[in-house]
Amino acid sequence: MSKLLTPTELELMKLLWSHGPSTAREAREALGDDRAHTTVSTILRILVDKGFAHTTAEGRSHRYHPSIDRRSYRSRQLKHLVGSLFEGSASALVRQLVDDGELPPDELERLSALLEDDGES
Amino acid sequence: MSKLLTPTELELMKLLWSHGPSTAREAREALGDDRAHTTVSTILRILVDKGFAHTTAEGRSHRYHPSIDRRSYRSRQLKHLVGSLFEGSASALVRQLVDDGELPPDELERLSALLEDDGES
DNA sequence: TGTTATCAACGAAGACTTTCGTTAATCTCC
DNA sequence: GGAGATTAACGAAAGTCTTCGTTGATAACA
Repeated sequence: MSKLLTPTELELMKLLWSHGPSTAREAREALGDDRAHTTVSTILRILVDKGFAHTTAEGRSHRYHPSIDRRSYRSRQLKHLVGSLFEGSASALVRQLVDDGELPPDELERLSALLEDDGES
Repeated sequence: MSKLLTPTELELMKLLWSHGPSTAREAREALGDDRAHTTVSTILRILVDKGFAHTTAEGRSHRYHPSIDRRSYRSRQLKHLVGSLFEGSASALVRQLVDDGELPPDELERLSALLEDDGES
């Protein structure tokens, strides 16, 4: 199983995470019919092949369930990014976010509090 | 130009960033000769094609210079990740790093100070 | 001048990604 | 039972990624 999702696979996984377990038809509808039904069906099958999802029988069709939750996948992806682009330093990543102004002031306050709580425990 | 580097392209860009502008031969040597010379040469040319690097004449060969610095690329990649996996919330990303224990205690302290400095400016 | 070494350019091969048409099985409903 | 809809499975096609062999130009040098 490859570690990371391709862009289209991620799109479908996000849908399973937000919509909950879905059939191919439900997934396609949620996506807005911008792709052929078979395309959505194929991507879902690939997700199963790669171990990111599994199916349960749903009458004549399948219902696709995520096999990894959003949080775990975020961890996996973050770990990969920190390792590949930030030389293993998560704090370098955070400093860059701060320097880039990606963390608005009120978020900075909340994070300060969060960090202090963690530090004092 | 595609926005993000593929894994192999990133490997070469990291080399240009850390080693400084290099010829194909220098890059291959720095990589440890684990790839054919033509492979390295091809990837460097692709980096030029995609706008991530440019060349200067160096006698009979080219010297490849990064056209984007590490910091800018980190920003680009971070923005992409926040948008694609964290619903645009950089603070959600940071909270996840904290929860995952990716930020060791002494780093937490330093970040607290950094965040407070920023918040008070 | 001819041989050897170096290097960019080209292109091919194999793997992966994304899309979708076709096929076949199953279900619905008259 | 037969017609039409629904769905999974298969595979093809086009694009991208990664690797490297081959070719041709140029330099070095005896």
